[in-house]
Amino acid sequence: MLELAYLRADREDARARLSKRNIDADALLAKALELDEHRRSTQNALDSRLAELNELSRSIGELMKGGKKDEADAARARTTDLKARTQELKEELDAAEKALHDHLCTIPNAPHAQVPPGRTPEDNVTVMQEGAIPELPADAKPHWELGEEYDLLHMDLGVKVTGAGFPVYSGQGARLQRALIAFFLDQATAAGYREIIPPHLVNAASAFATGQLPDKEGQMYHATVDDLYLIPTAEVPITNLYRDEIVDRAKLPVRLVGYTPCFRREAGSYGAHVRGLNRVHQFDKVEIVRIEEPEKSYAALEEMVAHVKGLLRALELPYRQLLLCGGDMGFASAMTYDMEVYAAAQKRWLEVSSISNFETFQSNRLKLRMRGDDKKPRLAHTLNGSALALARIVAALLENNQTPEGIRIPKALQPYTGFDMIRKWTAA
RNA sequence: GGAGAGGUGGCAGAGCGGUCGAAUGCGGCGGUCUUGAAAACCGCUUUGCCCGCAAGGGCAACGGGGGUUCGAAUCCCUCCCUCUCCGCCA
Repeated sequence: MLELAYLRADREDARARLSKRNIDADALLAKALELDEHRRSTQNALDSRLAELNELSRSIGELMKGGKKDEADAARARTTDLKARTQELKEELDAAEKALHDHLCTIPNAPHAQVPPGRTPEDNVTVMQEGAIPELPADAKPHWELGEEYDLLHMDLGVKVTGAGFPVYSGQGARLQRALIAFFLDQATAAGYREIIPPHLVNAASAFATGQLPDKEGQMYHATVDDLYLIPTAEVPITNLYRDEIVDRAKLPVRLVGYTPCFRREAGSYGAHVRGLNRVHQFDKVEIVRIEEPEKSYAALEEMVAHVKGLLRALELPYRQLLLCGGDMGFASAMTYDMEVYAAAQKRWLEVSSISNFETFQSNRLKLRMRGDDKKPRLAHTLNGSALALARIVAALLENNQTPEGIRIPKALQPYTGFDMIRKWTAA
């Protein structure tokens, strides 16, 4: 949620930035300011009535104490109309605040000045690309075939146990999964991130604060009996650790990392391009989260990108960095880089990380503030990024590293897997 | 799941119908003193919104919501949460 103070103080800047999302920024802003105007005038009226009422009550108290019962009764009689009026105004204010809040919830974050214009993924800017694209023989197999062949991955078993899009990993496939998680966590920890194991279900307040509600309601699994949501990313519980907090500036930046499974309904996504691990309902991800001073958040964003690049390099995967255009960015983000790896058998790029600066969009909902020298609390900036999302990394690793002898494991991962090659499994 | 107790400021902990945004202690910040530090002493120390250039002023908040009352942290209802005991259990 954008800050009202910002919209009021710098409407032109807000309009210019929001326009990159190809929305009618003018209309949205005009309505917001109009609703705000109404809210303020209502509150002014209410506050004056309440002040009168408070004054009357005080005087009644004194009159009672002084034994002047008649005068007290007279004053008491005068409160009746005032009370009725405050009641009306109170209801009006509640309605005005709700209308304003609801409207603000429909406005996406304002893209940063550097975000390129555009409507579709075609308009994203490739910032850089690195790593050789493997030349595979014509009979190279996509990861879902390799998964079955080497007994690593079974989509059909997931269907039996749960439903489509719930992968089952087995043998060296399961071990590879665990190795990647441990590797990513160790790398992040070495880079100064503090490890967190958060809950995998969150309440509605948490889902709202990071922007999943109400914007992406249908994306989350909802456990209705307890009104809890399965997390679509560790970002939700980890960022919410700091909800309603005022962090001392000396404690910034906050750097956190957490591994969790992620659950996404991905309703309506079917077809050949989502086969295998390309898009699933449950996947593992290591997420990094940062809380920063506003002045430092974009430097932090670049640091996070550099960290992720280091991981991809260590995994010897060809990758590219995309700066998302205004039309392709997430609702809550002010600037997003996507990292994609090349899956050589499918001959396509797969998104394995999305690294975003939310500026104050989340912290405004979170009420996550920092206290600087001026001792007046101000909203902090929040950022997060995948480092990394496993399912697609596994897909690329399997495809790119297939050889006639087996599937090669990158050197950096070998201490974690305990093997350097995935081979056909046979019962001993 | 059953029974009981309780939710107040950064923490501990008073208040139980009127000037209480809230005693007191601890912590924190500033100052006096000191060569320096400690101790002692003095002062300050929640947040949001509104009006105002500012100085300053107003409103709201004592787990959430609702009610009684001229007036509620204090009384009533309801929901949530925490703790203790019992049950169940990885």
